Amino acid sequence: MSIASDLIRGNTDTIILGHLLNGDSYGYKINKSILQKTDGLYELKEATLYSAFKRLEESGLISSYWGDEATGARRRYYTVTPAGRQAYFNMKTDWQNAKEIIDLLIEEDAGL
Amino acid sequence: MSIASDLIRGNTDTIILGHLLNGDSYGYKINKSILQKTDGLYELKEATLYSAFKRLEESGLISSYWGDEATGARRRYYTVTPAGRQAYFNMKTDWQNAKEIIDLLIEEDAGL
DNA sequence: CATAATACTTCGCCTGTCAAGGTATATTTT
DNA sequence: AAAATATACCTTGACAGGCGAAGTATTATG
Repeated sequence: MSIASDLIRGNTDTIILGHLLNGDSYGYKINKSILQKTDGLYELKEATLYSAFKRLEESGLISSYWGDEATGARRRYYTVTPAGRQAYFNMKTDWQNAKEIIDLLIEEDAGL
Repeated sequence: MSIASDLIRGNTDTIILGHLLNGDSYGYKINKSILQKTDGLYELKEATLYSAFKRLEESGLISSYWGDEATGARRRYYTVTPAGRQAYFNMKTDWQNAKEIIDLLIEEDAGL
């Protein structure tokens, strides 16, 4: 029971921003956290995740820096910018609205 | 207050099938009906609508026939096939599941 | 008679997802 | 010690769906 690409689409950015609002984090961890939250039902594909980071950073919604771990693989941490914070709340509202409209339109018993 | 393309994506087929389950209809009318249902907030773009018809017909979920109106522009009517009916219910379930997961994941207060 | 409304179609662009492949380090298993 | 697994990141190219734009044709309206 996964989510079709076309249904998740448009929500990855919001998901990532939402995660980062809890504090800076990095790709691998965010994805594991998603897995955990969904009880193993869902995780972002790596390519999707990293292309989302790139997109978000290019549009100024997040910024990044390299962690200084003494050991283990290097990690690139991300922070939400003020613009990103604002964008997150807008995206959430968009999602709430979209959900309502889609729910209304999907129903087979038209009020028509 | 429209819906972003990426949020509607993956739901157009379901919306169309849902509409057609009320009885055969045609593109223009379905779109007007969507406009009405949403109080003018939303309608599918023509190109989106007609490419969805094509996709749905090619995958055997709907079939079409020309109306025999004596007057006015010709209309191509669509019918949901049994496979289409089944697909509709599956899509609706997928949507319900996706909604829950997305709702869970976009929240900023991680249970993490 | 011009404009709008009805009705459908096609082309090509854009964007986001993803499969596949690659790099590098640390830990655990055999 | 070698192999396998886990951690961690990155890139490329393909694919699919939404959509802007443009076109065709008929009927109604002002």
